[in-house]
Amino acid sequence: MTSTYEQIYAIVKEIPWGRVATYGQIARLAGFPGHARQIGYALHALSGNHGVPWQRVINARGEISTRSEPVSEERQRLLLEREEVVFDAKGRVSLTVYQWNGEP
DNA sequence: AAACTGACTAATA
DNA sequence: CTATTAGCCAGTT
Repeated sequence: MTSTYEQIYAIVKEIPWGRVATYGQIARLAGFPGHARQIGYALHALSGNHGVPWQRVINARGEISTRSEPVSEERQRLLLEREEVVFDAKGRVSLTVYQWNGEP
């Protein structure tokens, strides 16, 4: 597992509290521009591994990506709300405000 | 080995 | 803002 996945996890761990990042952004920071899909794939592989704030990773729309089980979706939203991240009526967050800058 | 699938993005209309 | 199209790669079947 010491390869692309580790890189992705490392970047996700770098996301500060109360911030969110998109798949494409993480892919870029990890050094894989355009491989956004692999990010989601790697996160799905975690499947319950703690230590990686996967909840802070959302799609470019600022929404939570629906996967096979919508139940996890709500858990992610709860975790984000717990970090002072506000969702609008459509269940989307203001990327303009909460998107992580990468590293200022 | 070839084909399918999938937590997606960026560009265009 | 939404809808549509094409592109990307690793893991499964």
